[in-house]
Amino acid sequence: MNKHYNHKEIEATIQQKWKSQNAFKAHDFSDKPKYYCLDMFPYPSGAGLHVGHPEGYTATDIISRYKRMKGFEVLHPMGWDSFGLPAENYAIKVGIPPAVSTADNIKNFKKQIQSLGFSYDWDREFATSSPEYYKWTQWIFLKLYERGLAYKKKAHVNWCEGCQTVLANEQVVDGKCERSGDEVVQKDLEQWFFKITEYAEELLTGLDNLDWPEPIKQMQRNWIGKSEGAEIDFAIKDSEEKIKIFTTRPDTLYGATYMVLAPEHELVYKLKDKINNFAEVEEYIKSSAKKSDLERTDLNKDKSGVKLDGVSAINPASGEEIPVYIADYVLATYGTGAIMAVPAHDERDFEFAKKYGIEVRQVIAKETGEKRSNEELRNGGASVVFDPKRQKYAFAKWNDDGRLGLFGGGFDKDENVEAGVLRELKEESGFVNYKYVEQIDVVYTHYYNKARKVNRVAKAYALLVILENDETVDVELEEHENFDNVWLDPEDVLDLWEGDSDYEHYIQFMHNGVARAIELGFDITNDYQKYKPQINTAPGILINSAEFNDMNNEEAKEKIVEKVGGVMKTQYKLRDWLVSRQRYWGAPIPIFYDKDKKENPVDIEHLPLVLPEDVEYQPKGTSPLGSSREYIDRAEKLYGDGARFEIDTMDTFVCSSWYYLRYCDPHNTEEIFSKDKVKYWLPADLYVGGAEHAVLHLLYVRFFAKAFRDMGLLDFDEPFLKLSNQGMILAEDGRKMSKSLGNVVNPDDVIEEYGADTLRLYEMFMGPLEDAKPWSTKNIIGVRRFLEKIWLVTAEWIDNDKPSDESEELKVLLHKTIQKVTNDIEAMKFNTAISGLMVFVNTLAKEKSFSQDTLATFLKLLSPFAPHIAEELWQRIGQEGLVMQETWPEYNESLLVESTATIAVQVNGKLRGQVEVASDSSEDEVMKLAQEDSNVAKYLQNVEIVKVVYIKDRLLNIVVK
RNA sequence: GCCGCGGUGGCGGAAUUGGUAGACGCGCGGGACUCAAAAUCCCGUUUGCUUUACGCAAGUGAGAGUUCGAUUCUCUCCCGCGGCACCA
Repeated sequence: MNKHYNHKEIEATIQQKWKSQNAFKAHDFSDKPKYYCLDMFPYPSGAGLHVGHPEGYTATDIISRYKRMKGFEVLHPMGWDSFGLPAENYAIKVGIPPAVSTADNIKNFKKQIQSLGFSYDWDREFATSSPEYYKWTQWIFLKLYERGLAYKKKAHVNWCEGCQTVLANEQVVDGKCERSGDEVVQKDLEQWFFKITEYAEELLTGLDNLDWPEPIKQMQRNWIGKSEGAEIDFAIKDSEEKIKIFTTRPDTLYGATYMVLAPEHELVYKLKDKINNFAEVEEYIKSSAKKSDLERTDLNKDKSGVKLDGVSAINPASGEEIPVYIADYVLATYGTGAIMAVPAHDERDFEFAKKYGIEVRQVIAKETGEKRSNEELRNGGASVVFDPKRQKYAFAKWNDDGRLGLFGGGFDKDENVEAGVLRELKEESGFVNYKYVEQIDVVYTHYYNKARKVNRVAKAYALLVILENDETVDVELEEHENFDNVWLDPEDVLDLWEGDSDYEHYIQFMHNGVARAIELGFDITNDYQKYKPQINTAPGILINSAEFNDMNNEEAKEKIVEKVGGVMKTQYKLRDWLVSRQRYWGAPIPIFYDKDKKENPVDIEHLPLVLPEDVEYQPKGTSPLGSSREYIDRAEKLYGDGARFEIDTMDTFVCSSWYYLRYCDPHNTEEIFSKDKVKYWLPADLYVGGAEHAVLHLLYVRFFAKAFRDMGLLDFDEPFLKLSNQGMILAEDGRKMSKSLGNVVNPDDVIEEYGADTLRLYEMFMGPLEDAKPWSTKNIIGVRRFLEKIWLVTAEWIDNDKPSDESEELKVLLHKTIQKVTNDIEAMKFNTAISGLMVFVNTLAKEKSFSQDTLATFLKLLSPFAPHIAEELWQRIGQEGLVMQETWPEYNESLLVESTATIAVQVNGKLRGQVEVASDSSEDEVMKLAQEDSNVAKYLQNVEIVKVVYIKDRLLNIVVK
């Protein structure tokens, strides 16, 4: 046999052989268990295949071939996501119609994909841009329309100037168009939407049971963005109108000191007559409308807003009047487009309130320590005392142990906060001349009082006090003797307190006290930037909240909502899917407008509503379909004079949201698919593709499945049980491969030089499927050598008249290899499976003599990875039929049981020697042998053995002293 | 800022119910074959130390902790990547 491995010849003949035997056909309703193994179908671009494509395709091909050999009926299809902008842009540039260039591209893609020897059932191939397919995409649109899940509305939408079309929220990345990178601006347009929000909850909960990568599930959860809260109405003073707000923190209602409407909020115009500064307000609305989403959501920018002069709202809990603002930090599209602002407990509101001088009122007190049983409540407080002369703060220093504290203590009965704190300050410090400024904080602390042996909860108030001079009087309390007054910079003290839970609330008091003192202009010399007022967004206990005081905030939520007549409500960030596109190369929306401009569904018998061809491709802000005379004539012919078809087309993601179903029944002209066939094949067992579709395709496709289920088309609602993401293949320089960087590797070149089997093997050997990995042309040689070695070993074996003597070790290794390759394929750890195959071949090459059976078994294991060479050698060694149709080998458990074990011997956890023993040896036997080992013995001299740890057949650790 | 993933030789990467770190491959060094080269084969290849051993020490981003024993578990921190980003 020729010792030269000629991949070109082999791969061509083997591919021909598979084709002539129709070896990859998937049989509907087979008796075998089914396995549906799906790739994300590609957009057939003019650039052709990229080395990233075959990575996922090879993975699914390995699984498909493996599952066939395991006795499954495998559906492994491929098709084309062929609507889309590049073909249209190409038409604009060179005038070739998208239908023509797309057909060429598909031809090229198919040839490239086929050259890799993937086991697709090509009889099921289709393209989404063919009328036979998009007929059913249009049919789905009509079904959704029937159920109210497709609707048209005027909305504030994303508009890409470069693409001259609207975009879905999912297609806007960092305020830019996901495709072209152009800035996305907001426009008010009438557009078609799919009501994905109807399924928000199901889309969220359905994730829990899916075997999908956790990051993808997390991204979908975030995108859906569920939050639970309440809707509450605020009356407007001297008006019939109300402001409805959504909040997740109804417990902070008593702290709402102003309200904000989104600039787009309809109430602004309704209240026009009451607003004294309407001109200013209107200008603000206009300026924020001009901003892109990117500008509006830039977190670094200052918050801005305008007060609606003359309008005030009534806080429904306290009854007090509060001002109303418009500000673009409130989004029109979330919740009700209006909020109650609670600056004390919300960072954004706080920032805004500071800028516009609005009251910050604390209503939640932080809670420290764990709540205990039978607590007695103690009211007390402490003072943050600033001495402007010294530019320092006053602290109490204990004489006995030098510890520092704030002046303060418990209040006497019937004493109010101010009186209590100031009395304590006076008693402890002796200061007589000071000025109380304001209350800065309240904290609840749970603790055990050792002296009295009771559980207590202390409600501690912090007061900011300014020292006028440091004159003191002697106070007769014995406590006084224990203190000195000291003046320090706060950081000296805070460092001491840091991490000590007893001082946690003092730290907070100091922060807030210092920050407030700076605000009031007392500090001038020191840089106290780090003393940011601490906005408490954490749970806690209500204060300043009338009858709800001292209540836990969670408990207070519902009670306060009830008191003010609000309703508990769940909100989602997810918004309806905007599907209109003002472009040509997509499925036409099957709607027409009659002469009165009333919308009507196109009758199903007129589907497919095919794309007109007499169009001007150049986009002018409206769909190119509008330029077709033929399209108008067609509408009038069907629906009378003045009738016009909708001229927008559908987002291509609509087409890809159901394609996986069509593979079950791709040529059906009567129905979208046969329910029985879908029932046989679905849900898909494995879906492989890139992670970039996490919140686009992978969310839409789940939505469609749920809607289809409700239409009675499906009896499941999660289309893909298991999802795997292939990682990106980077260029050799570690950057993304891109045409502009000139670092793109063309798979055709690799196949030409090394062969399809080498490319497949290399892409799988690079590393874990999910990881991003840099391409290395150098490393390809490794897997190529592996294939050459297989070829050579087989050739020599044949030329030596097939010597069949075989060592016991080789037999054992074969079965270990079967086990490893089987487990690794199941776990999709292809890189280590291949390394297992390499180890085996290295041994074969050394042994030179082995049975035909062993070699045949090895070729079976190899065949999913490198199917061409495996098939070729299968014939050459004289086996019947196709190796891909063989049964997957089983390993013999009894051969895997080792008769001896190598035990690592450690002394104090450090490896000192190894001993060979029979498997299952007892600790005593191993210990005896270990002590005989000279190196181990060295470490056992003059020491006492305190402990021995023995792990059977693995390790012995002798612990000595 | 928040969420998620990751950090192991010169390089890609192995190793998890905690048990001999560096499988497999690339590269590199040495040798064989050859007139020579390529290809191939053999030996070696974490670092350092001692003068070469069945040796010692250090070592999986940094630091601490739990343990007889930590790449694996816990905490703190640093770095990289991906996603989200005023969602009330």
